[in-house]
Amino acid sequence: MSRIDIHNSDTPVLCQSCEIRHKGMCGVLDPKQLLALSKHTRITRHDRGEQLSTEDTPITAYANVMRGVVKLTKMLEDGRQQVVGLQFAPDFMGRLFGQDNQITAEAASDVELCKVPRAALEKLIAEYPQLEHRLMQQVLRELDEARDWMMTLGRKSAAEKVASFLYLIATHTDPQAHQANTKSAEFDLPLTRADIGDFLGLTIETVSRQMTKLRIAGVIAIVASRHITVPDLERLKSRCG
Amino acid sequence: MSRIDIHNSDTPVLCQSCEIRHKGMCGVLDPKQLLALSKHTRITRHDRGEQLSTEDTPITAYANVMRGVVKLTKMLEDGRQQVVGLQFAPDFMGRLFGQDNQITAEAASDVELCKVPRAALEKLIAEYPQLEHRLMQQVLRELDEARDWMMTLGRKSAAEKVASFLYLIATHTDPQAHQANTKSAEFDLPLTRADIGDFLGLTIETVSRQMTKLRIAGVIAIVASRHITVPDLERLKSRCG
DNA sequence: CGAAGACTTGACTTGAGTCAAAATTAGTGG
DNA sequence: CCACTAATTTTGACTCAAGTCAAGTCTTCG
Repeated sequence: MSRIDIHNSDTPVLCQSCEIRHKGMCGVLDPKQLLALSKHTRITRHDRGEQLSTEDTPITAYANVMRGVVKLTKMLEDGRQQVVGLQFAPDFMGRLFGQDNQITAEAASDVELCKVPRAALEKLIAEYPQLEHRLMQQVLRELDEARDWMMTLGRKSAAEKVASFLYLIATHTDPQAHQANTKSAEFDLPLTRADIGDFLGLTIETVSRQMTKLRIAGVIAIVASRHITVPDLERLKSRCG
Repeated sequence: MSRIDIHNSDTPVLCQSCEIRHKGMCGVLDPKQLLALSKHTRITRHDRGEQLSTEDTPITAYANVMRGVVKLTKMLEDGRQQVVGLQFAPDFMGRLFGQDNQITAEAASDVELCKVPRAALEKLIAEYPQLEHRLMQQVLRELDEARDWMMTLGRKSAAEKVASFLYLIATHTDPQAHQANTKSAEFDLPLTRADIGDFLGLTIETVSRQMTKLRIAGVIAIVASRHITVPDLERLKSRCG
């Protein structure tokens, strides 16, 4: 009835075609639990630029990122903006157990989400501690990343910030670049120059100028303004401060 | 035998005198669990400036902050430093489930810790999901705080950064300032100007100048260089950007 | 094809950093 | 308790990295 085999044919139809199932939070669920959860999930598609959740909105659903990149931002009253996180597949989205999230989520590229109503997920978490453990691991990783980024924001020069951003994107979106033995990378930037500026605490103009400098130095090639190649990742890394 | 009454006389002697027991992670433990855990805990005292854990050191113990303030820092190869977090009582310390923490912890004031060996705590977490849930809540709060701070680091002016820092300390260390109806606050800064600079991504000199400006504007009074009073917290808050 | 948005480049300004020195505070031993 | 030293903090003069303002170019897409 509940054999713990994730390749079991009991796997819900909706989940069988899910490419990130084993990597995301669903990886810890057995077919029975997956089935219970999948009764409530719904896959949604969103165009680039679409608002996925807003500050001060009560949280009614969580989601897994299945494809694309989501940017998390905060804003001051006067309009100054800061990107506080990027979520790639198979990241979990949404402030667990929070009243409101104090954060805006927006599709940075075209995005596919697997949405779960808040109550359904929290029920499963309460019943199955392994799931909370899996989510804990992701939250801890996000905290590590946030702290790395605090270092970048507080102490690096504009040149180092831009290099750090490109290195981050290269290692998160070019699947090849993950392997230790890969030297080069090629990728599309999921963010506009304005977003990159908001991520790095810089202006559009400064981001643009620093990208130009990296291009002239041969560290990167700008194939198209959003399409970048990095011939030598180590060389880029050495410019991250 | 195991009545769930935290005022029960079964409470271990070590824990009976612990002021933060109900607020920290131990608040979710019943006397039996508290007893099991307390067999492994040890209270340690540390002077200001003492290194509590180092980058790249394998994590062998976790701890609860019982008194004082701990600062968490990261450093680049060339010595540039960034404070990435402050832990106040009754915060939990240590990167759960991590191999090494990539972070240095240092006593910012004289500090009292309640240390738990890694294995003992992880065993209890595995046996008792409520504990992991309680720790999850803290990690989520730390992530919220880290993201708030990213906004401060990336988008605020030096004046706003210093005001934000003072507001943070006022609301975290002056017990009076927590209540909604309190207007004023008085506190000792747990950090030197150099540490404040490392927290805010500023130099010592800029921190000092901005503090002087706030003093001249009457927003704060500098009783002694480390002892501050804030006559009107709302006025300070309005300068946080 | 034309218009709107995204990106780059240049000239100039400014906020925060750097360097230097003085003033204040904290720590130590006699 | 005081004197002396070391560390921390403040203040000032000057510099420079990044921001601002303004054109101009390149993309995208109806």
